[in-house]
Amino acid sequence: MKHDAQGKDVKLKILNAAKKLFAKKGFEGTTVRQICDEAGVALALVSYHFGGKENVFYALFETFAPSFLQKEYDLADPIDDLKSLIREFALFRLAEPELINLLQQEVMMQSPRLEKVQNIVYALWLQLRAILEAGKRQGQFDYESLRHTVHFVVGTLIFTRNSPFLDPVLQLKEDLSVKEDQEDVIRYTISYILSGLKCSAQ
Amino acid sequence: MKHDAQGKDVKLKILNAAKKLFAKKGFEGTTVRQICDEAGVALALVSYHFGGKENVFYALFETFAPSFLQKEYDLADPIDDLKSLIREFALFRLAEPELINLLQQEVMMQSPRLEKVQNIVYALWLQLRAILEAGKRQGQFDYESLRHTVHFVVGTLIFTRNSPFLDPVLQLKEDLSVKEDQEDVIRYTISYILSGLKCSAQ
DNA sequence: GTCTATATCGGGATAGAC
DNA sequence: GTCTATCCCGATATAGAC
Repeated sequence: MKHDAQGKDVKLKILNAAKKLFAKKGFEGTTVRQICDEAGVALALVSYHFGGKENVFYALFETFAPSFLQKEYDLADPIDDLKSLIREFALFRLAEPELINLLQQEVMMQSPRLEKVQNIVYALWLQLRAILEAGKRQGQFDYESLRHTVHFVVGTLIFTRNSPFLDPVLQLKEDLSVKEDQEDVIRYTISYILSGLKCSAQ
Repeated sequence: MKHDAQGKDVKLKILNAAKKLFAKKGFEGTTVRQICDEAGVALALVSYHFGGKENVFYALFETFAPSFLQKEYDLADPIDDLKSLIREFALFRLAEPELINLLQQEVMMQSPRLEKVQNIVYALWLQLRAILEAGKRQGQFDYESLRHTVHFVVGTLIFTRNSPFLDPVLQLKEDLSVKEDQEDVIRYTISYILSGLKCSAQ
């Protein structure tokens, strides 16, 4: 029975290797050979199990972001809705930073692959839009342009702090091995965004 | 003399084509053939004039972002400094959205090319960090974590609104051909960020 | 300086042994 | 199901004519 389960194991090893490499070097910048080396399996297995590099990409999201963003917001309390949305996104980002990174890359270059995947996150952003509109209508948020405000909030949320590219700027003296408290990150994010929306009642 | 100047013309045509395509499809996702087709010149001219695709990338930044971010901030008035910095970045982003888009892609995937180019924008972010620290010291900004705050502000700034990827979310009814007033965009951005920093005296 | 034709390399996918 | 060896295509870069 160890033999029977081996297929699943290999598929997962490939997915994890691909997740890591795609996030780091991009979809096009990653070769199937690199993926298989990283996973410690033979070159042919990507085609055998997934039917090509492209399908590994899709499988990544199906596997690691299956139940992402089911939540519905009734807009009765936009402030609370927004807090929930920020939390939901932040938790996913903390859990799957590579996936967010990859998604962000694809979004920036409007890749053809995005189409089959964008609904994962578009649903969330539609909710964000609705929350912002409701909050303004009810006088809890204050902003001039819906369009720019959506961009600001999405920018704040999506710009993953896990990317080390700002490290040279920040010259972190803190010990990074100490895992940061998720709740702190969420609290900072909520505070920045709600203040940015001139929301007094936080 | 038309002949003598033609070299410059071709180089510029290649650079503009590359800027457009790199921003849209990424460095690796763009082929030299596509660049030359878009520019309307022969395939060989990229190698002839630039010595390869990679050097076209570097020439892009040398050509279109030469005097970016010369400004020095003395930190005497952090609020004013931050406003200036936001304006400076926003103007560049409005002038060269493709370049920001490309830079953002490279940053996300930590491309090896980034090294020769990152100083262009790292200088700005170091200034941002200094301004944020000074502003907190002087009691004008209020935040808990410098690290996250830098990320928030950079995220807000860099997430270019020119990328059409949020259009389906925003279902823009506004006529996009009407050029938006730069000053409005800058004003919105300053307002969001300064509020996010709990800066009362805007 | 610019073009066409081609050499060379590398990547994805597959054939076939085990 | 997994491996090695190979095919085939497409991409960069170059050679050489004009």
